[in-house]
Amino acid sequence: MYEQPTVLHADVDAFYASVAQRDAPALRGRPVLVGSWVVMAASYEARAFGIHGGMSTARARRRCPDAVVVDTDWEAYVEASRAVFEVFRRWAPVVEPGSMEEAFLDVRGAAAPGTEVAVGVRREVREQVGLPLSVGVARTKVLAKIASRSAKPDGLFVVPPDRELEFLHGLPVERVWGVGPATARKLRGRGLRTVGEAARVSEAELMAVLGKAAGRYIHAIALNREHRPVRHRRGRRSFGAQRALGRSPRARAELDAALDGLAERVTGRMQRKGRAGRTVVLRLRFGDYSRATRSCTLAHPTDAPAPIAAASRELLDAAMPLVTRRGITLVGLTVTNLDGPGGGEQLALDL
DNA sequence: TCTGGGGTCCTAGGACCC
DNA sequence: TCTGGGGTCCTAGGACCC
Repeated sequence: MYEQPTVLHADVDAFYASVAQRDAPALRGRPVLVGSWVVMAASYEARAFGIHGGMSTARARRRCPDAVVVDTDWEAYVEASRAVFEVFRRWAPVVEPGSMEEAFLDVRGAAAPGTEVAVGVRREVREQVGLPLSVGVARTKVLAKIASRSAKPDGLFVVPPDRELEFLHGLPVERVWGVGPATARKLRGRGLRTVGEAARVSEAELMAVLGKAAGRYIHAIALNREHRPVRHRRGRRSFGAQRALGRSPRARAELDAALDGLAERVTGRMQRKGRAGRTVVLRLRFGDYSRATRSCTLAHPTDAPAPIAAASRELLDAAMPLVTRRGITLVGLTVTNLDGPGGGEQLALDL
């Protein structure tokens, strides 16, 4: 007798693109790209041509001249997300949003076992919201997350408790949630290509290679000891906005105007949520793709645009030598160090 | 047209305090 | 006077995720 899998990771396939196909039947079965300059989402038909998120639409069109490019439709996404989460909450007592289109579900205390909940949630999201949902079912979040990717597109993948190590140890390290290009490179540099290989190395050595937290995390995952619970989401920790400026040179007055606009946008959202913050972070990206951040902390939390804009101008003053030397291509403003609990706020539905 | 627009967490050094 | 340990906050940068 083993413990049943009670953690689900549920993820709408190609969310933006699937919403577009749902709302425009002519797009169904066709390669669809969402985004005007950059591909924000690609339908599975488009992915078959090697198109993926982050690619420029120009390059994507070269790869697939028949692709249909559609604009984003935020109202439709927010509404679809709300409907999907409604289904999740009907089936599972604990739902932890990961983004607009994905969540962990803990089904202990639910009316049905994990696999049955997965089947029911998939069916209802398909029938009631009209979207394809892939679900991974396992005993831990890490395994469920990996499983949902194995389930895609539009599938269900269960990791049986007595097959966990077999499943996990065969995976390349990149498949682990939290292992990106830099960490994978370090692990491979140490001769560790799979999770199974990482499992044979001591925690101390992984910490020496990856740093304290990452080493500990990978070690725990490789030995299948990473069992963090599904929890309701904390309130958000920051509000930010940014603006790409293109490659042409910008006058200081234009940059100031951009900062004013960003400060308005960010504080507007903060005011609607009743949050205030003390730390202002200015983010810059330059023509050579290098980046810099400058930050300062105010004496008191605020949600007013004027002090945020003033602080960001001062930060920009200090960074002007870099701006002049490298050329600025993006400016961003984040307010963090938020006060208040922000309890129950749903980041996933708050874009 | 060589990269969009949000976020989270960790690390490391310095300042400051006890 | 000198040395050490520990905690918190601030700043800057890096990595990763959707």
